[in-house]
Amino acid sequence: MAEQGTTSPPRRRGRPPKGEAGDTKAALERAALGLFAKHGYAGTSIRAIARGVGLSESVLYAHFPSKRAVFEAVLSRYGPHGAAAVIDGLDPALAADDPAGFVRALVSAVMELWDTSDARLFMSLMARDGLTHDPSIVTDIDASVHRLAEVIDGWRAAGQVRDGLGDSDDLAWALLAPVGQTRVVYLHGDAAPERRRVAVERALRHAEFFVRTVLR
Amino acid sequence: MAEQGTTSPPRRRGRPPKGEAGDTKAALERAALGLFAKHGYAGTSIRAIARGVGLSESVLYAHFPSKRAVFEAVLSRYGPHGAAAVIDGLDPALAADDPAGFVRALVSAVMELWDTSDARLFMSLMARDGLTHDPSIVTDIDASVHRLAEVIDGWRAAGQVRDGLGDSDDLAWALLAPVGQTRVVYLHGDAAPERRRVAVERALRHAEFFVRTVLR
DNA sequence: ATTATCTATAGATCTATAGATAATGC
DNA sequence: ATTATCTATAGATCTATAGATAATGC
Repeated sequence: MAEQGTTSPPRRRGRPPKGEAGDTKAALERAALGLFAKHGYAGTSIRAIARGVGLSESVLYAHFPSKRAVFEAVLSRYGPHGAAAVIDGLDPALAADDPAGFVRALVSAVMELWDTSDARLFMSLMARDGLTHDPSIVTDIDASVHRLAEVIDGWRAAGQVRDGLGDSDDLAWALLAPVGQTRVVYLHGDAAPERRRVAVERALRHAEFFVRTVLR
Repeated sequence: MAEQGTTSPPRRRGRPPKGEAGDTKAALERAALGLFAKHGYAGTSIRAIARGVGLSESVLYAHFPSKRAVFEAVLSRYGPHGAAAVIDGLDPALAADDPAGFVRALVSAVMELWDTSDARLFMSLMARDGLTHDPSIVTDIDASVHRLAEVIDGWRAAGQVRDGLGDSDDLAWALLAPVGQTRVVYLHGDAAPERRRVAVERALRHAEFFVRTVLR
């Protein structure tokens, strides 16, 4: 994926002419994302990262102080992409006027985000370096659930939620967890297009399930 | 976790006396599970595994042909533990007579299984070596969903499922995915007891949600 | 004779650093 | 002078093998 199949000839020494400069640091981060996603942190050498952009290995230390720093940079650039930000990005009027439309729009937007190439590579990286258990990720997930629970509380106050189904946090989990699970299981770095399509459709059908069982 | 904090003195050469024999191969697999879970495959050296049971590094090759073979052995010993086997292990009469009881028993049994020390370490191993995306694991998950869908089909035929909620595969997903997600997010190798308790309770409350929204 | 361990080591890698080289921008 | 690349290399580690050693079980 991020490997440079073409073993391009080593560049000549010295600073490259202006024309062929490019953003080496960003290119290294992108190559690192692909390699970490495929082989994990410990399974990726700085040599492989530098070769991934056709450069000599030691050039990495001109841009980052250590291998670990490359990993941190990849994390902060390609970040977790939790659902909380997606919720905040949706039209508040939609949440108030049309709960069913809001649920559909939310799941649709989240799946579109998670099905992008970068997000899928990041998911693979998470799945290869124990990040699904990382406190910052778990906090992110909990925050998303809680953010949605607030929206559901609003619906409940307006009498738009069926009675006796459990508290809003549990309802938020009932909507978000199956959507998150499609991401974890199906939307990884080299998932086949067919699998991805099936995953997105499954998430959208789950949104319908939620609308029919929880809203009224 | 699996590290041998006590740097026990190297044993004397040669075959150990009968009394202190023990099952070295099983001990190596257990140590490997803990180390793979904590540092991933590439981040674990055969030296660390052997030292984990207080042995010299080369002893590993007396029991396994290669490092990779240790990994395979750990996989097959501590295996995936999908929900399908749990479903098959439950009383079929319960499924027929009491759908709500069956749902509660299933979620309860699955969470108990996944909350054991070995299963949590295996989850961490999965989360560190990309196994959540491994075709064999995905197949296992799909099989569990499909197995539950068959049970739900039976309830549907007996008129015990609400109409218009979607097909049985989607309903099975609506029950199993949030339960699986609690495993992925919370039931890892060194999750705090408090977190684990919260996760199990969340899964059980989700079972109640499913009973109230889907069954009648 | 076989089994389960040890020590020693080969050869391949890996991270990181030192110092050379050839552009740029002032 | 500064910047972005290169080559060369130090020193640490890693997987795997060879061969020694000391028990066991026949």
